[in-house]
Amino acid sequence: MGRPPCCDKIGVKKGPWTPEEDIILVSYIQEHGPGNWRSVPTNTGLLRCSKSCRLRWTNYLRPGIKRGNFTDQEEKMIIHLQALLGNRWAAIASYLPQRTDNDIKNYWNTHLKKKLNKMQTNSSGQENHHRSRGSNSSSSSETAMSKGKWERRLQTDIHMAKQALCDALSLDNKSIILPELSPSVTANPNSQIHRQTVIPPPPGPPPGPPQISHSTTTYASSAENIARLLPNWINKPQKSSHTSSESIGTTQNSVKEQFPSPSSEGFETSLQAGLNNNSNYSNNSDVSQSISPETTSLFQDESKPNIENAQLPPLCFLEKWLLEDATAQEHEDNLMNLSFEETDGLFD
DNA sequence: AAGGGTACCAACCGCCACCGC
DNA sequence: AGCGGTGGCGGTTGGTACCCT
Repeated sequence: MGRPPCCDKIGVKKGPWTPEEDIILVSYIQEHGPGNWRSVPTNTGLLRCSKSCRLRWTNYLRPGIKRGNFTDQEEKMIIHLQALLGNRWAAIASYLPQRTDNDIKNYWNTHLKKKLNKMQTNSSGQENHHRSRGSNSSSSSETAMSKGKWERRLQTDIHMAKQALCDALSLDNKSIILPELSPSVTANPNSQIHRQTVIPPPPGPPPGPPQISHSTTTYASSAENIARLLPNWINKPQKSSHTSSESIGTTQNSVKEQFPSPSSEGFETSLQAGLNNNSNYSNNSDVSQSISPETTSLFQDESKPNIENAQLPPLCFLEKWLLEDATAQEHEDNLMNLSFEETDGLFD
């Protein structure tokens, strides 16, 4: 018999978080910083398990989370990265600094998977149209054909990405941590490979201010709500050196000042900044300068990429490729044509 | 206006890797 | 080296909002 789940304990509350609970959690993290989740319920009196606290923080309360309204660029990036990495949402999320793995996973499951299926179906329908004349070939075989076609494209994408990675790595293979792109992964993106693989994050600006764009729920839990509920969350005056309790507020302030762009532009800005910084990740010092050192130290064990600690990640080439991919409409890049030539309706 | 169906997303669950003892 | 604790991850579920008839 294994260890019982922590949430099975009697008296552990489940379900949606209340504003009060959020405030308690945020206050505690402001004071102690994230981490040591085991002690959070004990020290805060929250009737939540440590996992729930961690999840709540990393997915919703953590500063710099952008929510809702995935841009086309983000969509494409997710699609490519999913093809490349499989359902490794945390790894994918590391390339979308403002998004959580949960958010990306949800978006994939609710939007992108359907889009791709639809596209696949359409493609299949077209092939049916072409093939069905004078032919009674089974639909399954036709589906298989279109699927094969799609998979070939996918494989082409993956192959090109791998090639790009190889090129990049051959150019600079020192101090590089290879993302796992083993044949087994590329052959079967959904195959389980060992967790917690270090996928270095791309360059880019720090997480921007929380973007609330679609809150339809009664309590759209977010940092913004916390900001309303907890004045110190945002409005703490910036101090040069103090306890971590100010860090969250200063982070938000400084980030807001640094990146005041609206949410719709946030990602493009981030991407562009990332691209501009491609040649030298240390350029992120510009970004990190906007974040007080105590802030970065406070959040250094965040699940999201630590900008300050980002040592020239090896995937800048990949990211550049993805970015080029995003601008392929202008340049009529062959890669995009390969990947999306029949997906015009996909990103409408 | 009401009821049913669907879409979306926050949260939970179980597994697994890492780390300290 | 082995073991247990902890945190991270991906899959799944349950609840709510929205849409359609």
